[in-house]
Amino acid sequence: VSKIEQQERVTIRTVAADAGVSVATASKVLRNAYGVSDAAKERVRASMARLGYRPHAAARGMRGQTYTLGVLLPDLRNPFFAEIMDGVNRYLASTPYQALLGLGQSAVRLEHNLVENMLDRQMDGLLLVAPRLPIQEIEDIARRIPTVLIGLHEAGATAYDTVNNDDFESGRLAVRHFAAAGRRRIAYFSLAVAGSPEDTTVIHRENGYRAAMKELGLTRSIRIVHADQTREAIRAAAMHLLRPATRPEAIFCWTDFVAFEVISVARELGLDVPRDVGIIGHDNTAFCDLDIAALTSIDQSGPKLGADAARLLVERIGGRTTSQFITVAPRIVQRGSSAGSRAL
Amino acid sequence: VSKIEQQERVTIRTVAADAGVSVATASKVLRNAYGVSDAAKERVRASMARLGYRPHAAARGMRGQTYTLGVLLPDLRNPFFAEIMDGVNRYLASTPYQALLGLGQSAVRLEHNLVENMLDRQMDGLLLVAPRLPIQEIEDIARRIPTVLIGLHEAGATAYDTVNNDDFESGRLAVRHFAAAGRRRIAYFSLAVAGSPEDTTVIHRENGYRAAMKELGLTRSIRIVHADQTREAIRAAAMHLLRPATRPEAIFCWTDFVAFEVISVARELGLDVPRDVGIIGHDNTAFCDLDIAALTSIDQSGPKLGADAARLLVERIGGRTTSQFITVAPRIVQRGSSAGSRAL
DNA sequence: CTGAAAGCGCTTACAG
DNA sequence: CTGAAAGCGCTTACAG
Repeated sequence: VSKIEQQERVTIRTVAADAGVSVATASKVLRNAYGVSDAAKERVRASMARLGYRPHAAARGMRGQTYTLGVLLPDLRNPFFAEIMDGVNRYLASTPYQALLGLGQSAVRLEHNLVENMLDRQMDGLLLVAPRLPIQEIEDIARRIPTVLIGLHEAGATAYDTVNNDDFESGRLAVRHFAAAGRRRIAYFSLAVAGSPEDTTVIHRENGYRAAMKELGLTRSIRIVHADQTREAIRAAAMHLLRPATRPEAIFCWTDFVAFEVISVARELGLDVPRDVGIIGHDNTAFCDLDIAALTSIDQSGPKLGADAARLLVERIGGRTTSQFITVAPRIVQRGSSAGSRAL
Repeated sequence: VSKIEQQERVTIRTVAADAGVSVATASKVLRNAYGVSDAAKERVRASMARLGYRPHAAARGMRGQTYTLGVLLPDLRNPFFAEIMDGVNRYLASTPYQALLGLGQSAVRLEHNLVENMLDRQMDGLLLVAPRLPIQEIEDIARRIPTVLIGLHEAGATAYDTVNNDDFESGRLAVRHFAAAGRRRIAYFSLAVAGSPEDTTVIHRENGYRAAMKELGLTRSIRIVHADQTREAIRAAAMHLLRPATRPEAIFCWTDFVAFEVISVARELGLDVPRDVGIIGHDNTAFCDLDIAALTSIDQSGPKLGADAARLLVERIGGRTTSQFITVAPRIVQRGSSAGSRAL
């Protein structure tokens, strides 16, 4: 049996032997568990460092934790997710946890499979970002594994935590911003939601929009259009919305990408933005800042959402069982697309 | 010991008992290993389905594979990565493998940690997308685990596979496109690379640019600017590049995001794009298509790159040891930013 | 083709 | 505080 010096793996057994303690003690040091003398602790730590010991995650997963958190993202196309992940990773950097992402490809079936896969891999917790999954399934998941949601407002949830932008407030911010500039016929460009949960961000923004319009006595001017997330659908809806006879003075788009398309269509129709129609987007993604876009947008501080969510998840894994719901205030970032008043 | 019906986990033992075979046989069926009678195979499969058996990934990882592939992405900001992941996930859908992403946050140290974490988690293979890691470290990694690179051209690699857009050709495409329209003073807007590998996509595009300029007798007009990936740096470099006295007739930008900034700066300076200066980007990301951007860009078919890379990785895990290098041809997608000839 | 048994590297009661 | 031993759910030789 020729076995070339195959550089024996350093296991907890190697470490224990090196430090002159039992495997059980070495394990306790590894997990920061109580019941180890300072002297032993120190020797074990020294051995781990000297030997370059790295715990075998699969073995830990057999009995204890994997220190892996699964993050489910519907896709990679929304630049806002990058902001969220910045916050998640920044928070986790000071913990023993590692975030690993799975992509649901925006399909319920794939999201479902992905969650099952993450459960199979004994992840310690799940962070679901804007999940397409029905609320019932999310509750089933949350009963099996610590779960935190971003981008889905709670419906009296008890099994999981949620972290959200105050989307209701986002809707009001947009309306008030336009109204303050003298615009009254303000439309909301929404997403076509087919069988999705009632508590999505899109719906909350719509509710805030409605409420603000009502408060300002503009109930009669409420106008909402829905379009699928495809370019064609968005353009078609924009064309229709911008017809001369019924053209609104301002449009609040539920997300930046839609706003960019609406601006494009408006220009094609020979309209001037913001003079003829003001536009506001949502998420304040990087492109808003480009002069060719100059899109006023509502910022929902993704890094804070991500960091809060990661913190809640770690807390839940640590034993907390009562649900927490965090809401972060949005703020409007004004740029050219909504500048000036209608009365100009 | 009160133990409420805690819904016993279905393990391979449960399955074996249910199917009336040994655990070893059940394991073979699970892995599609040879040496099982059709009858036994069928009974085991039926039991698995009936019991809703899901293999415990951590346990599999102890002895065999985890069927998890680690994908390292520098960040989530580049929309091109979404294209790559589409291809990866589409290919893997018909395999037992699951891709899980880690984000390197564009920092070498974090990328290094991430790779170690993935190794700790017994991933079966690694897909490194545009890694910041020094080539030496990549080779070390590749000796420990099957590895495929996207976005880093091989330097006589033997330990890993690579999949790349033909970036040299991209540079030539851009130059020829402009030259065909009568533009001669064509600049290349590049990325400031500090201590990075020589074989990055950015450099290959530069080499193609140089070669094409030379071929067309435009050696004297070669002009290359470098800027960090920050907005400020890009804008400053663009301002400098577009000064009246030495303004080029056309600019090939190494990536779309840079091109958008350059267009913005050009407009601010009162220049007309494409009349005064033509602009081409790279990656053909979604925003290029918007009328407000209308950016000519070079498409590097991300889904194909991703699918090829996933296939190579699965092959390598399957036992292939010779390296393969795949190059995919780019194509130019013309839009407003480069339309018309200089002579107009 | 089939199965009993060892073992992967940890964690967890449990006894000392 | 410390350690011997069982066991997590698989895979892998090995013998039959």
